Amino acid sequence: MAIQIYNTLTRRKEPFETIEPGKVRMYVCGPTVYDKAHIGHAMSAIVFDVVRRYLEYKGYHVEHVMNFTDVDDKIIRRSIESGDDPFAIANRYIDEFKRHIDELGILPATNYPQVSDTIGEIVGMVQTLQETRYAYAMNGDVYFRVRQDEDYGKLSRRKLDEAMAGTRVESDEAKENINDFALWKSQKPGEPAWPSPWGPGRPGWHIECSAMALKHLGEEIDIHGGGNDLIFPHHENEIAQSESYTGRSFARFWMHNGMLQLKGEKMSKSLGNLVTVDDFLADYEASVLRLLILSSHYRKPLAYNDTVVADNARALARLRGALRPATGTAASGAVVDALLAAASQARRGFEDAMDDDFNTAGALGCLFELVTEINRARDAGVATEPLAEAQSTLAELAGILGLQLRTEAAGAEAAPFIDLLLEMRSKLRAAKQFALADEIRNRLTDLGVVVEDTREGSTWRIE
RNA sequence: GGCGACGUGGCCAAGUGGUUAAGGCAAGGGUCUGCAAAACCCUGAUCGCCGGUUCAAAUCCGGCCGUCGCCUCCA
Repeated sequence: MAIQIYNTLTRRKEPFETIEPGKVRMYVCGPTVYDKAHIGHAMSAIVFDVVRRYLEYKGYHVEHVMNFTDVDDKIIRRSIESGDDPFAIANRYIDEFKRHIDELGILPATNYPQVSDTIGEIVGMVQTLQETRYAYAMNGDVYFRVRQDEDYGKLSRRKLDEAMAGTRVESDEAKENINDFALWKSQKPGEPAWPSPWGPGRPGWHIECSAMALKHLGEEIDIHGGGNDLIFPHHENEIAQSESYTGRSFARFWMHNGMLQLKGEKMSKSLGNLVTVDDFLADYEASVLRLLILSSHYRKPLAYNDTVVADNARALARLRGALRPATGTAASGAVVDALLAAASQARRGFEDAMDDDFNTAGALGCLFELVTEINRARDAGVATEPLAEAQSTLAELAGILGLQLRTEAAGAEAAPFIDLLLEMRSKLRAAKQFALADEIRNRLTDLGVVVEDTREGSTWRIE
């Protein structure tokens, strides 16, 4: 079955076809870098990381661009408050975000453009839009003329003049129409600015993404993604600018992830109810967040709380537990056949789910079913070879979701000492000195070393 | 007020017309174990409410209730 993707533009699932066979051009809106990133930002990045990984698994070459908005009102405000250079602030958070991308196991994008590196292209676009009457200048500002764009509103399904009365704050400006939005803003005292035909100024909010997508991916792209809070006005305006500029359709598929919610509200900087990526990673590893995010559909809002996090941490442990080595010797027979059948069935189910608009929750269900089969086979005495085959299917499929199941043996330096302790402990157990043996196990547990006794001896791992 | 999404067992969450409604977490019972842990087996939902369409609906339509998002910066 071909991949089906839900397209916000049509509000339907559509078969995924690329403009150029085998190649996907994907643009995802990145953060405005004026503060620490929270796990909502991580959610968006992880969702599109999985989209990319799955498309690559299916054989596509993916060109993935994620921008950093480093010229913006909030950064300027921060700069004025703190006295720091606005670019220093932006660069600090860009570096931090890139560190998070690495920590969260997100594949690096092909490109991370910044607004400040795209000024020339932006000015050129605005000029052309002005020449073609899609934009007009006014006192050093340039606005997009919404009335000129016949299908304006097609993404958000919003009709002009329908905005709630009184919502608009800025009524001061001399815009032709209340819906017109700034492409270029004239410099105000203390603000960074670049020279332009309209005088010194800086880009408006939406034009950067149009310019960066155009510059790095071309006039028409396959997938444009972001959080669903960007549908209006940001993405709507991107479409207006880009399509008015090129005369072509901008993006084929618009994908939007749902919001991460904390205490029933969207997690956002302005609401102040946020958990930063650093906060999260201080307590849990990245795969827990990824599992949590992928356990529900990307378009739905996701409730975040301590219980859900703890549940997913345990679920991750179960996934990993399936990779424990075989203890038996059966290399063939009904159990082996059933195991291998389960592995290929898991792959089929996984692909069917993922083909259907990246149904990661359904795909995970298939993975857990395989976990059960693997554990059952191990208990039934299946030998290393067939077990390992099913295990590598599991690890491979989990890897498409970006889940790292094979962890690097933590605590390698301590290993000889732990082994020594466990060796002594097994002597104590053999001598039925259980009180002492249990004390060793408990003390190790307190230190984060989980000890498990099996028929073949004791194993340990760091938690 | 406009646009949109969602409401499935204790919690999280797939499934969107037709076999016994996936899966995870938690809980209870059992197997294994010196004990524990892990693992395995067993146990639970008729799908917000009301009405309609249909031979057949969690799944389509209408109404109601509830929650959330966007309409202002936002992943």
